[in-house]
Amino acid sequence: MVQYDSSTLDTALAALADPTRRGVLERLSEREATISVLAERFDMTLTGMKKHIAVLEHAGLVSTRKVGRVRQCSLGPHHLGDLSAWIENYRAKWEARFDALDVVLAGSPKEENENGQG
Amino acid sequence: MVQYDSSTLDTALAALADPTRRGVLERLSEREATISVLAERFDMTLTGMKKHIAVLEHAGLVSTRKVGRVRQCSLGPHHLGDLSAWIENYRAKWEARFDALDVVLAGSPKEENENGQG
DNA sequence: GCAACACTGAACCTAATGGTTCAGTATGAT
DNA sequence: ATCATACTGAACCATTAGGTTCAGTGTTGC
Repeated sequence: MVQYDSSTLDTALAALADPTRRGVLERLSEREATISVLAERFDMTLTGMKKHIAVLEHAGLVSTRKVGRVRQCSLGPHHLGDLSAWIENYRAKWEARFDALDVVLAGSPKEENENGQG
Repeated sequence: MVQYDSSTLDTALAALADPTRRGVLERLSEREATISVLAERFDMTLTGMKKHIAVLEHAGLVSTRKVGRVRQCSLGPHHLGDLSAWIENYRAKWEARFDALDVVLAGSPKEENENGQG
């Protein structure tokens, strides 16, 4: 049984939920870049971009290293494996659920109630 | 070339970034439930849970129907296919990137600069 | 009809996000 | 040494997110 770390998923998904950050990842998948380059590319201040990079780095999606006065950013150690596995797991359940609709529509709808209130 | 709708990814990822909402999906993957049941399960008010459901529904991850005075919630029409595809695409790039490290470390590091700022 | 139930909506609160500016600090080039 | 570059950090700001309470609205059951 696969164990998904909730906080890892949290940080990864939250990091990916922002289009700018997805753009940065896309950009970095081509080649590494400095904060300045990314900031200019996405039309924001260095400080703003640095925050995005911090989020991505915290999520393990980007790794950085200081080279002289620039900071080189590249894709990080997180291979998205956990996330991918989690999503796939859900996809399977989803499809099973929808397949089950046929059965339900054909047979007896098994009503269940677990609500013990009132 | 696959085209990913940015706003669709935004809403899906943002919806999934919250642990409570992932919990709700997990719960719904077993069987459908009302707002009350989910609210009690996740220890929050009806109103609070309804907001989460609204987010999930907006993202297409949950669908609901009013039955008498209760609202039944179940897994929605969104099969996570787009998201899954997007993640997988990245995973591939990630791994290619890391494989490429071997080449880079063995050969000539191709330095590129696209920053035109002066 | 009337009470209890399940949800809904508006208003509000707090904390986090995404962005800024401004003032450093460290590095590279002259 | 000095100046420009590239980043860093603190402080600030507006918006959104996650949650609440409170006051309805529509259903169910007696």
